[in-house]
Amino acid sequence: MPLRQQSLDLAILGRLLQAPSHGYELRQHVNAVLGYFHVVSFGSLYPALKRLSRAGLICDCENGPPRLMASRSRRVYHLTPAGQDRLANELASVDSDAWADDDFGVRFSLFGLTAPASRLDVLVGRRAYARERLARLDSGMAPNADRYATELVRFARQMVASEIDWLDQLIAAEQTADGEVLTGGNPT
Amino acid sequence: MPLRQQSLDLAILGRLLQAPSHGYELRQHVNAVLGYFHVVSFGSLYPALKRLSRAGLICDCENGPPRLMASRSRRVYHLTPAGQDRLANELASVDSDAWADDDFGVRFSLFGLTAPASRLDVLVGRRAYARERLARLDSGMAPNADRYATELVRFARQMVASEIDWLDQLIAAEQTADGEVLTGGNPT
DNA sequence: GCCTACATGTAAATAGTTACATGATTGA
DNA sequence: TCAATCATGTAACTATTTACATGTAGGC
Repeated sequence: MPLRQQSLDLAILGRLLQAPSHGYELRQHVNAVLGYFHVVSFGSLYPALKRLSRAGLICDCENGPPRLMASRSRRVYHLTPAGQDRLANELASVDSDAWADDDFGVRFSLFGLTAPASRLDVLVGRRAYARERLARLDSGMAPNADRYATELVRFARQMVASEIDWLDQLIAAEQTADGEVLTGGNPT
Repeated sequence: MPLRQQSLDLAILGRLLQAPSHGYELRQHVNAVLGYFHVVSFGSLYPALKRLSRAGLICDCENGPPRLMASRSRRVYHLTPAGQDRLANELASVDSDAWADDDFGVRFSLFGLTAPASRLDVLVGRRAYARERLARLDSGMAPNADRYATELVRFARQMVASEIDWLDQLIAAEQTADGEVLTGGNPT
């Protein structure tokens, strides 16, 4: 389960706003936070950094002009003003992509930079999406399926149901105390 | 999260042994059983059927020789003897791919066609894999991560832990009553 | 006879991994 | 100075999506 370009861009921009960083470290951070959902390889990360750099959204021009390609020492990127604008726009525009599997994890990890109303939109959208998946799991199963296929669907159903529970709690928390989140109690 | 070629092939062969079928139906079945893990599109499925057909593993020659490409009516495939051999070999050869995310769902859905010892290998391998993920989630987190990033990792941790519990039960069931599986009680 | 759902197929465009090559830094 | 790890980068390979084109069967 790779992380598609657009989502990777968002993750990079978001992280760089929190802290200027270089590719290697960026990858460690993204894989630590999103590793359950996606894995980012260098083969996608470095080209992405170049692309964003050429687009003027990020820059490694801490001291003087951007270095030429030759050097292989650390290249610390930070957001340009254009990059900050882009990030703000992306985070504010919540459409159905925002709760799809590719984007949701990235979006959620950047909730700290996201307006409360947008956070709620993403969570509610994600919950509706998860409920659809649940309905599909309940209805799509052939009645003559074998034991193991049935068990697999049951497990999937349980996973999706758990996520819905989690989203319920998050939504409730967002709605009551603006910005407060789960207490972190162990749900086992 | 697509389903990579090799795994798709396995899913197709396995399903065709259970019941001869045509592409459209095959896709419905695979998406019903594995839909939580992967989605199969026509753009991958039909080329895969052609490939397997050319390789002599499946055939739509119910009556007479294989139809020419022109017709767009149902094309019911079944396994050839070579396809049955291939499937049996695949299911018997359990390596680390068998419990990776791409393969595990497919493998599990075909446990009905798999030898008990191989089933156990897959489940135990998967559990070890899940435990590694859990360890990575526990250790990889930067201490200064923000609230939402932390919450996301906590959720991921919980999901992986749930899967480990599930695998524990399945492994216990496989070990005691050879071939018996979960009672299906509702774990909510 | 027409509409809808069923059913098959292809091609262009793109994305992403893998494997490799290379350089920098640090500590023993 | 050597090894290990940190760090960046590229290119070939291959898969996969998307959008399209088309045909078929059944109900009304």
